[in-house]
Amino acid sequence: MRNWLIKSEPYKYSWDQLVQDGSTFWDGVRNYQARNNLASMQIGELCLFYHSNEGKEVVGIARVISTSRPDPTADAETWVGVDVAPYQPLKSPVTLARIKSEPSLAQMGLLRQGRLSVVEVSREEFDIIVAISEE
DNA sequence: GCCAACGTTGGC
DNA sequence: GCCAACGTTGGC
Repeated sequence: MRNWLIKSEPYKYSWDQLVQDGSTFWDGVRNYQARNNLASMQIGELCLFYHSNEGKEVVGIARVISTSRPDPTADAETWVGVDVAPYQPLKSPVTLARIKSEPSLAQMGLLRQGRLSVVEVSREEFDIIVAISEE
């Protein structure tokens, strides 16, 4: 089981929208590293759901409910997506500023590779984020 | 709105 | 295969 962080600009697709929809196909990724991450996702793996640009905070946890399949919004076979569903909202959002202020999270992919929209999160980092959200 | 950090493209 | 130019993302 691996853990992930997926980013979305809330005005494009927000956590609330995911909750309302029940599940969604996570598509539109056009970056090879992010694609590789999507392709290696397994059913049941948990993803931190991060709002980029507006909010800049982790707002919930989503669960992978299908392995990857071709992204119909792409014209090449290269690109894939997975289905995700809401798992649970965070009790309180964890902001980027808060993450940056936490020494134990300094190695997070989110910080090291800010532009990557699908990034792996270690189990430890995942647990720390959840713990912070419950403070 | 600006800019840093990347990724991609295309000329050579 | 290198590198300059350009485009995109996302924080500030």
